[in-house]
Amino acid sequence: MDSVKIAKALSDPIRYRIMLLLARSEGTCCATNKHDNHRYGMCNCELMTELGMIQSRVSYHMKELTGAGLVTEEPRGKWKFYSINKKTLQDYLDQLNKDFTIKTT
Amino acid sequence: MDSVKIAKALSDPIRYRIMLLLARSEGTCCATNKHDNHRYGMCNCELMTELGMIQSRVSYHMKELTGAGLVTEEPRGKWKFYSINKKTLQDYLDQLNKDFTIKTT
DNA sequence: GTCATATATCAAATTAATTTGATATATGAC
DNA sequence: GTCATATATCAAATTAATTTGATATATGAC
Repeated sequence: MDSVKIAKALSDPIRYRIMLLLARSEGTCCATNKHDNHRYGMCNCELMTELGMIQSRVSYHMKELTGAGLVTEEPRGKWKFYSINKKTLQDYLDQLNKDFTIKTT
Repeated sequence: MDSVKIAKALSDPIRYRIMLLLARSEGTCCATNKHDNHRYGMCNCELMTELGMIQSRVSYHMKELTGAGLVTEEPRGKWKFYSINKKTLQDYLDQLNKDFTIKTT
């Protein structure tokens, strides 16, 4: 877990918005199995529509997010299903707390 | 408080290091008053020495950090005394918690 | 006032990040 | 196998961030 890398991933407004979309949406787009519908997440195609961006641009930003460990990707047939990795976010917050002793002001 | 702006401020390794230095160091460099010595913080000059960077480079990064509200600056005679603004950091963590409901995984 | 010192700001150069469009790869339907 | 579709990757163009060196501004010592 690299705090600087995570901060960089979160430092782009588009990527922050993608994180919000992932956090809020349910996996109804590319869910191939009915029993997976309750999982949170989205696929690339849905993000394209939602954000009004071309495919390669979405791919680029998703690579930044997955590279930082903020997002987990899972292949589902033709699709990549993305979901937030809360563990990494939690680790990031813990690290900030540790580095800057925020709680013990 | 703009989460993206704060993430951007923290996304540079130099600035993250400056934040660590500010968090850990006591204000012994440019403290003009004895009774201020117990405060945490540093001045530009001390950061230059510590980081081995030229003055304008330090100024640039400090402007990024103060602009994001992560660092508070206080003029002390010829010097600027910088200290961490833990309020902003706390707000940032709270926002991330809120946006991504990290605690309630 | 002059002088030395600390910081801010600017323009130019450099480097890094982002975007686009084209193409490659992979998968499922048939 | 072919075809359509979804995503990844690449090079080129563009944009943004960073660095440098020069200069401006401000302060305290005198």
